[in-house]
Amino acid sequence: MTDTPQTDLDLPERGWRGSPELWLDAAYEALVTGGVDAVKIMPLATSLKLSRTSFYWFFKDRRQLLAALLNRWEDTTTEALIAATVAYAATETEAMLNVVSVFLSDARFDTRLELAVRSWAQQDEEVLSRLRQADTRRLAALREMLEGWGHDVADADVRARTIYLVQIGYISMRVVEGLEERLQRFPNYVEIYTGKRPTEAEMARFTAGLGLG
Amino acid sequence: MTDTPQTDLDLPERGWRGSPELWLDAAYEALVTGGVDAVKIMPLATSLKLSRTSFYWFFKDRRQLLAALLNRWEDTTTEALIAATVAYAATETEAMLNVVSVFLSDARFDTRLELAVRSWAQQDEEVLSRLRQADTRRLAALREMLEGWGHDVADADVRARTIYLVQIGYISMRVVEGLEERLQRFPNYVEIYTGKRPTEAEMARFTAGLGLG
DNA sequence: TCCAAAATGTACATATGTGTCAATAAATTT
DNA sequence: AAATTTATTGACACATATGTACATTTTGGA
Repeated sequence: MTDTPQTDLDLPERGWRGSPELWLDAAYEALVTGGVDAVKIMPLATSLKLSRTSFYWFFKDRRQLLAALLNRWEDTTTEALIAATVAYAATETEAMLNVVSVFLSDARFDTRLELAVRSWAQQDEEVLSRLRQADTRRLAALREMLEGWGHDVADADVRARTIYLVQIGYISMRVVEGLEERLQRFPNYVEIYTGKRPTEAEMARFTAGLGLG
Repeated sequence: MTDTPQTDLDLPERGWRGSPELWLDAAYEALVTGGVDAVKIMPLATSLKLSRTSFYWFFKDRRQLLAALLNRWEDTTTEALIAATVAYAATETEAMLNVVSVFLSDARFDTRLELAVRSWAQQDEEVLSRLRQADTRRLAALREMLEGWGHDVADADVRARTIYLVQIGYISMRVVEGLEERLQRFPNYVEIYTGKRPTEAEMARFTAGLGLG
């Protein structure tokens, strides 16, 4: 552990250097920082210090690489959100805090990837189609949660949309504010979302449980 | 008016065919449908049935074309929104309807361009910087409007964000629902935004005035 | 009707991207 | 240590993009 020289990416000097994961990780980084059109074999090869053509040993072509990226996206966004909507909560406000905390946790909801995929959908019908499916599933999960807490259908629908759209808006805006600043606004948001202000005890419990990711 | 044959774009067969506006319009179309990376001289020339190099008579280079697109964006989004926040309104709910109607009007707020520019910002620092300025100005205008209607600073801030973020979310989701469907949810939204439900008279006045654009 | 400007086109130089193939090298099995 | 699988590479063929230089055409006005 001590004699490993620190390199940019952990590139072994001997043995097999490439792997599907390595290319996929590099592609992920390119996607979230530069958009789909930045996911190009040549630049990836350069950054990995591998021959460009070596890529084709692991992937059939560029399309296949992009498909793998899209799969990673589904795993790291929609599933986590839906899980949160059915997690245990003693009160409605607590349930809401459960949901909102997902968006706060990069480990559970990869906002950079979400943003990149939304941009991507602008130029790819297939991606757009899968994005719409995800939106539908996410909205339905939120609506069902709210109905479970007694909101009638129309009200639950609009509130679900408000919650979801605000989060998508946040992501789309790449808001840079720190966690503290954001937490300060939480009670107001929860009140707008549910019609009920969270108690200090609920907020305390919430902020305490945030580190877990 | 009757003898003009319908062509894709209005391409005169005689006289000067090119012009800065023609290239800019084509670039706009490419941007909103395929993202910045689709704004390329070669494809534009093909679609315009003009020689590729003819472009360089009107623009210095591709950069200059992109700069022109960004200016068009500022004109067709931020200005219109800010105007709506200071427009006359007898009640707070009416003021809110004024604002929301801007987002409904493609003529006043070009949502496709907004979306394309937000994607673009992902790969261009300069664009990101101007986008942040726009977000700040827009949010401030909304907050000031709400303060004018008696909300205290913290409340006005969160409500302004909710309104704005929901709209950005809407745009980002490319919601396809029709105007009617969207209008049905309006009273609920306005109630969430302002804490007050619009009266039927206000809604009627609002829907009646929508056609104007 | 001829001229200068405005606009267009051809040819060139250069860069960057994808994907195939056959030769080679490194690790793993037998 | 030979055979085999797994990975890497350079050479090739091809496509698409930007931008410059210079020749040519088109047009509106003197």
